Amino acid sequence: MTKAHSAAFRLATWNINSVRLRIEQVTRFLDEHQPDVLCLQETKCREEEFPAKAIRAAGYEHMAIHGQKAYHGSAIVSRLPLSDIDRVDFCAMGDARHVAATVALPKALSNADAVRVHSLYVPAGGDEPDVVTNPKFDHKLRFVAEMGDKLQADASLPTLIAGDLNIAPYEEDVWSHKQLLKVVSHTPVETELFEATREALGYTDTMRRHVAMEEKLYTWWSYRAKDWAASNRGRRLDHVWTCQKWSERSTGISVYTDARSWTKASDHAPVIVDYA
DNA sequence: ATGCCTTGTTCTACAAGA
Repeated sequence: MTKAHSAAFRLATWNINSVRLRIEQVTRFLDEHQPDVLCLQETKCREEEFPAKAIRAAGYEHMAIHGQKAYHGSAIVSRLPLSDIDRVDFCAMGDARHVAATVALPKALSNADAVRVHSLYVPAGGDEPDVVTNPKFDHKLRFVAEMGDKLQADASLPTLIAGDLNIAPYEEDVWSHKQLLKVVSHTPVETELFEATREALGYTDTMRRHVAMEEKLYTWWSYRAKDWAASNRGRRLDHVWTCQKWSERSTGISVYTDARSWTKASDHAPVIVDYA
């Protein structure tokens, strides 16, 4: 089943939670939604273990992969040519949490012939929202700050930042603002840093550009709920940020929650953004 | 607040997720 779409450029991002285990879900998603570019996080394999053959067979010949054994891992798969592949080791932990590439756009697109895409996986941050007692939380905050600094320096091309940023910034980005204020992903220190970082870059929260602040919007639902859809205790942890040059160009977003219902699903649903 | 579940590996126990 192949669905055509009218967007000039379609970007998607998905924390796949093991790309090898769910490669058939990836190719199904590519086939059904036809993004030009798909950013993946938590691929959980080395570059040489990445299921490139199946992705190529799905019509996505271009890949930028930053892998490591068992943990993390980020990738960009594309049907448009990629160049200038870069892998930043934020916080010098040796983690494969970032990969970037320049996407060559079809000539039909006006104003620009390339866009820079970053696929990011921000650390979850552990349980305790305290930088003194919890090194993982400290790492998370330093990661976001460093991300802001490093991406500032790479602003020559129109830029899209996509990925699992592991922070739900707004009240309606979580199922209960009050109950999650002290839960890592929605604490004020995180959400304030998140917003300050995005604003310093001058980027748009593209999902919220198209979905009113008053509306609940989630991309992740815990595996631990007996019935994720019925309890619907979600959080918006996955994001697409669009630079000023392109901020007005987005025409719509969707969270493909169907994928959360698939057998052996990832705990994250894909996010799709269309650009005119 | 925790973790009702899930991942990959050091594989039947563990660390990590968020």
